[in-house]
Amino acid sequence: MSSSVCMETPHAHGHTHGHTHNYNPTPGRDFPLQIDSCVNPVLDYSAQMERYRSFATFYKNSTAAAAAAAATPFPQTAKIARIATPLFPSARLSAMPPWPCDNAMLWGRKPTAVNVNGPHTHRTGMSRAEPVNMHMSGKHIPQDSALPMGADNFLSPLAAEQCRGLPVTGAECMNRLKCPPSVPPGGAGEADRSGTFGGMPPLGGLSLPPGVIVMTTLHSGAGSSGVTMSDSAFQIANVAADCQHSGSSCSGSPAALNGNANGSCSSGSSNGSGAAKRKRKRCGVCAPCRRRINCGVCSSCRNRKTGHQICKFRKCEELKKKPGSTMERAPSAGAADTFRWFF
DNA sequence: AAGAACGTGAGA
DNA sequence: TCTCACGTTCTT
Ligand SMILES: [Zn+2]
Ligand SMILES: [Zn+2]
Repeated sequence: MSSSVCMETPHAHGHTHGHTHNYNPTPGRDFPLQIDSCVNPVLDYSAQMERYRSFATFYKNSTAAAAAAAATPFPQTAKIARIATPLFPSARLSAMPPWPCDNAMLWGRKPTAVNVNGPHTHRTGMSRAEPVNMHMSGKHIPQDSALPMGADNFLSPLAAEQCRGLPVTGAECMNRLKCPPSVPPGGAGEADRSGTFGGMPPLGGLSLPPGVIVMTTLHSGAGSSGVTMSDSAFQIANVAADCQHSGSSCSGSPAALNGNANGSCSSGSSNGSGAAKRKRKRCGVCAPCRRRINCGVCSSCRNRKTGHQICKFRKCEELKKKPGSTMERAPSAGAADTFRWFF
């Protein structure tokens, strides 16, 4: 069965080693589909779906945002390919990930603060996020888990995504082992399927249960924020409203939290007013924010120790903008694109 | 201008 | 106290 599926999960190897996952699902977690994913392969499959969807979303966004600017819709595609190519072969063989990035920490841990719209709602839903790879927690990486982490958690989604839609020749594709032979490497048209799982692999003969998609989408909510669909909608609405009356690029940041009508995000780098320049927070709804997986190869991931920066593929679109740039908010594709997943 | 390094706020 | 990551400064 699994031979026809172009995805191998860490759980597909038969648990003979009997290592217990460090991830113990909290009873209160709002992730019914993700609970005990190692027992039910279908649930694990939905987790994979979620990851693929994340990549697809990001890819789609990048295409819309940077189609004109970059030769490749993936801003770092060329770089990643260049960086990763010599690394991936060893990644499949060695017991340790080829990059020095602390992926156990990055993947197994809850994402940090996100702009839950309310000033008083402080990331209550955060603990629901990261349903995938939760067994990789802390810094105690079991040796047997390092390989799945490197080869599956990152390679698999990246492979499926990069092997299509990207101008990578068959010879250059470092993940062709994971590419279904039936899919031509240059099927770039898939990126245009808005609202569908454009980056999804055919999964062999395994058709996609619509219910799984819907539930996964609904419960994935605003990505790491773990909010439900309605929460996302509210947040998006709030963002728009906030943007209207404040005219700032706070993206729903807790302006009121500071009692600062200007939203404190106008402080830029040289707003000499001495106002409390609060850190902005990720919006939680844009495509990068919705990503859960650190690429592990970008400069931020590789340079995490000194860089102190989030993965470039996860950097919030709003935070990338200068605090003053407000006009780009409406078409900023983050919220809009998020909505497209629901319709 | 872009990237790297660093300081430090924020949350767990 | 520790980790994450935003904002600033420095470097290339
Ligand atoms: Zn990265
Ligand atoms: Zn965002």
